[in-house]
Amino acid sequence: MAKKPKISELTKRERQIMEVIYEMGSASAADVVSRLSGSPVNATVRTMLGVLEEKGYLKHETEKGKFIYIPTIPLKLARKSALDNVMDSFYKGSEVSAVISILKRSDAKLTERDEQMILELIKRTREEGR
Amino acid sequence: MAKKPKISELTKRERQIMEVIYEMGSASAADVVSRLSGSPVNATVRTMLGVLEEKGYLKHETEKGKFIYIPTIPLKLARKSALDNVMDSFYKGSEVSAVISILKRSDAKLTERDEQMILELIKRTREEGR
DNA sequence: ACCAAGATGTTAAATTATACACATGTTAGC
DNA sequence: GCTAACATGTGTATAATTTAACATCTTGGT
Repeated sequence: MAKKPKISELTKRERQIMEVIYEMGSASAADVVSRLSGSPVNATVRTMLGVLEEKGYLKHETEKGKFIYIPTIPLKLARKSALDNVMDSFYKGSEVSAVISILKRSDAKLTERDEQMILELIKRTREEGR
Repeated sequence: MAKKPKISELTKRERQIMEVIYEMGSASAADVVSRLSGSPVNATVRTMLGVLEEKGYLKHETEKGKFIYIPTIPLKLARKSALDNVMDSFYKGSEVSAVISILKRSDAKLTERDEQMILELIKRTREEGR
């Protein structure tokens, strides 16, 4: 196997950059600069994009002379990695607390379908634990 | 107000150390060393404990000449801070995905009471969103 | 009161991350 | 084909993080 997607092992800036690219799907150096706080200079961002590529988190395609960076790790896995990390570190054995905390977030909007899925999952989880 | 508990602003090692202390509740330098991967030397850990104390994340009590470090930020807030960070970075607008991902974790064991709480919360969330 | 074992505080050094300048390369319009 | 505008690659400076050495202090047993 190659290397594990361990978002938590990135540095602050590197993580910030990855977040931007995940949010946009793919991005050029200029895109990243424009969306990054602390307005780092273009060359700086490019340096880190290069590093991230070396580390295996990004790949790039050339499009009209521009580099378009794309995550090598699908959003789904990156999410899981980030979430797992927090769960293991701070919510070990307290999954419920985490779920509750998330549901309490003001921006958590559930559709009826979401509700169904969660209920279904809870049911299954409880059955297994029997 | 003092400073916000921003776990995400800590460096890797600092975060690691905080995690250990949260897990143990409180810890001496030696405790931290023994639980830390990469086996850093005792003096190193103490330096960082000092830094963390300066930054306001830890306080210490002296017990028989030993320093016992205790988090200044209650676990509850630290959790929220860590979780919020991941949610904002990777699950913006996808709270449901996060909840589902957590419930799918093999170690998520729900009691009947947990289930009730979650159901109640879902109900309330949906009513507000109406 | 003294000493060995173990803990701390301080300071300096190595390592790593971040930032940028400058030379070079590419695109699109003329 | 030439050029202005914009991208990249590379090398180097600066700042932050991490490590460790060394002197000093505390505890507990004698």
